[in-house]
Amino acid sequence: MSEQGGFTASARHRDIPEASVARLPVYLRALSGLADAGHVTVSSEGLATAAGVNSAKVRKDLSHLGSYGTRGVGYEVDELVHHISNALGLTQRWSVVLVGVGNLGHALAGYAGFASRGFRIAGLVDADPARVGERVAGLTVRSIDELAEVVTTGGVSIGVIATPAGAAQVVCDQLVAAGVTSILNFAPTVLQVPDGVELRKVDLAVELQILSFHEHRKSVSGAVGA
Amino acid sequence: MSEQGGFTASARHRDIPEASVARLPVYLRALSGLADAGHVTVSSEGLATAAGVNSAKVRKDLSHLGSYGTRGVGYEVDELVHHISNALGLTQRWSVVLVGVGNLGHALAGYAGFASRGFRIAGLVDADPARVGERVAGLTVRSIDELAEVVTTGGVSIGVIATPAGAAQVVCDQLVAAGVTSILNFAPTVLQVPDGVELRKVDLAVELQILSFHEHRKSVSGAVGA
DNA sequence: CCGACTTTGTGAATGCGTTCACGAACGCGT
DNA sequence: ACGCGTTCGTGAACGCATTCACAAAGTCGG
Ligand SMILES: NC(=O)c1ccc[n+]([C@@H]2O[C@H](COP(=O)([O-])OP(=O)(O)OC[C@H]3O[C@@H](n4cnc5c(N)ncnc54)[C@H](O)[C@@H]3O)[C@@H](O)[C@H]2O)c1
Ligand SMILES: NC(=O)c1ccc[n+]([C@@H]2O[C@H](COP(=O)([O-])OP(=O)(O)OC[C@H]3O[C@@H](n4cnc5c(N)ncnc54)[C@H](O)[C@@H]3O)[C@@H](O)[C@H]2O)c1
Repeated sequence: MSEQGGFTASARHRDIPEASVARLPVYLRALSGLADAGHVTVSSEGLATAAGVNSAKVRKDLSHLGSYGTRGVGYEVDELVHHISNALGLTQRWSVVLVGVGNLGHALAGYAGFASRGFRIAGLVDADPARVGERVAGLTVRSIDELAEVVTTGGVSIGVIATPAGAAQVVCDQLVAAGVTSILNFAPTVLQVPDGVELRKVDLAVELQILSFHEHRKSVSGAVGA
Repeated sequence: MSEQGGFTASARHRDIPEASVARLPVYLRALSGLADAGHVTVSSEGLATAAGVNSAKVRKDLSHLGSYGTRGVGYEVDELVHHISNALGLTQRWSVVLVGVGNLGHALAGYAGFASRGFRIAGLVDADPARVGERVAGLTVRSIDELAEVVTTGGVSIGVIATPAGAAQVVCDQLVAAGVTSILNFAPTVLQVPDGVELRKVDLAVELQILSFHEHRKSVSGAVGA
């Protein structure tokens, strides 16, 4: 009860529905485009079009951050960028360690989107002795044995796994042990993490198979004549 | 009415909830692992553990494909693989065209997971004259001008976009015009597609920003002491 | 052949997310 | 100053997905 007074400003962060959180980055991108195009304000309808959703969703999502719109006008673009960035924690720079500097790892290491979104690659790590020491995207590949050190000294809180599936759980455990509390997994395997560690995954094979399902469905129902 | 009799076998395909479809590939992967480990049958509980979900979800999902389990025993692994593959349309080989053979495109082109899951890369396409003609992963990079031909002669129904965001909508339109009906987009931008074209996206920046949100949330609530 | 045990398949309950719909609030033109 | 048109913010309705919980259906040892 007594602590409620001190919470109100930041308490909003805590109960933003996951589905809304996932759309905030998309709004942010859309807003950048609108700002570049010279828009000072934008209506929920305008932002909705730019973000590929409907306007009710935009308003509901933004309402979780606070009341920053002006009725009859819309939202001020700059202000909204600021509030969304705040909610997503993008006002600080997060450090990332990338484990597995193979085929995909090279592409990720060289990806400009990391830096431009405020994420710093604090280290590249691989288990292959032949890869350790190689310079990739301005960084030297370190040994997996040095993972804990890279995490600690680099202030790393996010780990990206781009190793083969067979190594992913081991790497995941090592990341968690080193103190990483958020993990993005590109390996096609289900990972176990303890409570308190956030896990997200990107799985190309799954995406393709979902597309396959829809192609198949179209061809089956289409063949009948409807 | 007369055609209903002919429908019953395949009609199941049509009303599988999207959320279930998205899990079927994960079950498939889990079942491969179980088969390799020598399991002949598996219970919903066992499959649930392997797939990282709960058993009720597994049973509900599988029930959409038909009644292939045996009460008191579980599901026969091989049979289940067969039925899921059928439902996902993986009994046929789908051809894919990859547009944008840059940093990420190279990694995707060389990705073994394409072929091993039954997807054939029918062509690599790029707009940069310097890239056209280059050999990547056993294929020669073709010009974007030849896209329609690659799609038609290759029997391509799935397109993968790995170009910069600015070119993605144009490429998307070209793919659709060429006859592609499913698209997987890696560029960080919202794409418009006509009805009947399936669109999915993979967005690294969005994933990282979602993780950022959770890191931020942890650090804010953690600082208070609870 | 039977009874105890296991596990499926599925209605019912619950929860979450989306969409609708409208009152309240604001800017602007007159 | 005031009314008009626009747009936000949000309760309520709706729909989809998840989870619960259990009867039905099978196995298997004796
Ligand atoms: N290449 C793609 O386009 C692509 C697409 C989607 C998913 N993936 C997945 O991403 C992962 C990496 O793919 P890739 O094509 O880069 O494979 P890769 O074999 O080229 O690279 C894997 C790298 O991980 C390293 N590694 C292996 N075990 C390790 C360990 N225990 N600790 C640290 N590093 C270790 C290897 O030395 C290698 O450098 C795979 O799981 C793959 O399925 C790849
Ligand atoms: N590299 C990564 O790890 C990574 C990760 C996530 C997302 N992405 C996204 O994937 C896309 C590609 O990234 P990248 O790092 O490979 O960039 P890149 O610049 O290395 O490659 C882009 C390629 O697309 C080609 N291209 C440009 N316009 C084209 C057109 N109209 N038609 C055909 N080809 C065209 C270019 O010639 C180039 O070869 C970007 O949108 C990027 O944001 C990349």
